[in-house]
Amino acid sequence: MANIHEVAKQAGVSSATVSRVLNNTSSVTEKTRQKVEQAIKELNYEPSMLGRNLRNSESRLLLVLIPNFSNPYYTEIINGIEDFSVERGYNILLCETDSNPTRENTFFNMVKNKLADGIISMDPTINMAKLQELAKKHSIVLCSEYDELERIPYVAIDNEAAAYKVMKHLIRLGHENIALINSDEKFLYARQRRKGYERALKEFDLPLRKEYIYNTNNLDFQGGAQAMRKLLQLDEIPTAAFAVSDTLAIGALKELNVKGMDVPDAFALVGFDNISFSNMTNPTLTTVAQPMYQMGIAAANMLIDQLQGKPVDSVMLEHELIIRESTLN
Amino acid sequence: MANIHEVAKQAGVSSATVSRVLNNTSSVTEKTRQKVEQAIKELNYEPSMLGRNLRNSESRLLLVLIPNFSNPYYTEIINGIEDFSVERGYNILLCETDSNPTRENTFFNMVKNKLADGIISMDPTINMAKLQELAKKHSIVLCSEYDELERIPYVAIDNEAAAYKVMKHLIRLGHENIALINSDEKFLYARQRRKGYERALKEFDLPLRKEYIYNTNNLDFQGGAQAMRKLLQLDEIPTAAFAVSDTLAIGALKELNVKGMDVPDAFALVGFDNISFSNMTNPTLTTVAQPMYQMGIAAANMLIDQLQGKPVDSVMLEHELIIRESTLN
DNA sequence: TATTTGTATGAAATCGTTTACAATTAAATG
DNA sequence: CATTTAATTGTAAACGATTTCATACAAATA
Repeated sequence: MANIHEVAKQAGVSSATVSRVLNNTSSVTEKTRQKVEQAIKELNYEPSMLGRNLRNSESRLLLVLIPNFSNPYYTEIINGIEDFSVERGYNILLCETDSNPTRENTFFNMVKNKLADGIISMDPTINMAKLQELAKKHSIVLCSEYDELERIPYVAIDNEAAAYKVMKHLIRLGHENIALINSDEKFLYARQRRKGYERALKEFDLPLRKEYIYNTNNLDFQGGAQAMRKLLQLDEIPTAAFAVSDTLAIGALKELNVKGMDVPDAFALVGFDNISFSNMTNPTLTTVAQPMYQMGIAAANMLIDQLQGKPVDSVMLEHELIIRESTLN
Repeated sequence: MANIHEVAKQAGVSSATVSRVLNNTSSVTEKTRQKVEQAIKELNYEPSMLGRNLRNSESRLLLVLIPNFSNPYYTEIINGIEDFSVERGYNILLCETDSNPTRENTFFNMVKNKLADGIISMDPTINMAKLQELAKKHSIVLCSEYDELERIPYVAIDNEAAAYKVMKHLIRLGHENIALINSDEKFLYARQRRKGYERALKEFDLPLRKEYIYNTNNLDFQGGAQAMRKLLQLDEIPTAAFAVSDTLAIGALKELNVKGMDVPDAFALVGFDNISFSNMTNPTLTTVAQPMYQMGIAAANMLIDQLQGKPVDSVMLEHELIIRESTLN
């Protein structure tokens, strides 16, 4: 309620001095510092961020764009972003785009409006052209999904290598008919994972069968279940599948359970992301772990560095194949 | 980049007039309006929220407090809050407290600092005393968990009735030895659900057995698995269990699977919350659905009304028992 | 035409900070 | 003691909007 001038009056100093005490930006006598701190306590003063932000023309707010809250894939990344940002005195605003251009525009406007300082986008459906445009004047970092043109710095993993590793694992277990449950290939990661899938087939002299590749635009459980339903209707049913996300894999697993197919004996299954549920299914799910938390840290670090005018470079982090029951023996 | 004065200059009017055009707060000649709009376009002007917020002394930012991002329970509620708030021109800041008092303080300070206008708290571990204190000067709404003293308005469901309904369902299926996997009873909802559990037992003349009540302070899958492990070690193993959250129930289910107990034939299981995963487990999980989205809407509505000086009343919404495979026949 | 009414606009204060610059005081030097 | 130097503090101008109040002008009335 009280403002800086009242505090100054109470302490018998100028508002400039109070400000100096608040930010210890230049030296202040111990005696005056005490007077000021006393006054602050007496008046129960809390500096207004509104005034400060206007003066400094920054909001210390970072936007984190995700397609929707309910996707557990993002949670650990967000934790990383949050921890790092808070550490540096920034807050994050989680923005659900719902892949809706209007929504997206709202968020872009927030940074134009100075309501937010920068953006970390994890939304693969985002309008890259507009984002590039925004990036000319504002700080932006891509996380997980990125732009091949590479004007905007990003943090990601090597999707192709990860997919290749998954396939190699399945092939070594003796599988020759391996399906790919992929998302829409308008997404870069989808194209990259498919590349890894195909490279492995080629290297091990296995045929590439078009009917074993299923692209879904529904990335939730239902999408996975539906994909598996289709695969199980094929003349020659595959003996294994690689789903590009755990949610898809869990949906597929549900369908396999329904159809009475034993996993892993009759059918092996691999997911991607290592969401916490992947260790709770029956059987537990083999999956690829991305260093989520680290990715979050890195993205936040890059964005804040960028805001402070430091040069930043894109980074590629390591992934790990986690073998569980769904691909045992 | 351009500010309101430059626009005014460009249009040959005063900044007051530009502001009037921006907010159409009082009448402006069609001719001047056109001039102004033209200038806005030419200069690519976007009004600064920082200036506006300072002047209006509001941030149009609402804080939503949750214990942690990874709990899927909250997602639908958040969607409701988000949708309603955005509709009314507010943004929401998702705040993960991690049940950490320091974090909590940071968020409280944000509203004292005018960086946020109000709070919707869904964190059962929150410091109620401090929150009450804050509520004297600021707008606050509780969602899902609330305070019996009832100074702060809340939106919730009738937990006791819901628990009672679950128990009645299990008892009708012929179960007599029913365990309760509860969370820590320092939480109001935990006490209320236990009350419902006990009332049902009493009404159906079943004994209340202390060893059938397991309190966990670990609300994730692990907590549920551990609880079930303990229950399966009892001399007289229960034939059914009611877990106060789906995550607990899914952990318990995992443990039952591991031990080779068939669900529902050897053991019936009920959860709470109807998170999306509850329909993907094998078998699918009987659970209690809260009107999550509606709760979010209601909470946001109450908070914004409060901010605008309108009087608000607490509300109690309806729940629903969703019967699935885990309690079939 | 003189007067009243109403509408459209502008000048300037305001919101609460920070900070460049000026001014004061204290300490150090010759 | 006079003078230079350094350390503290104060004054006042930003930051970018909104809004009260006053004023100018047009239209309506007598």
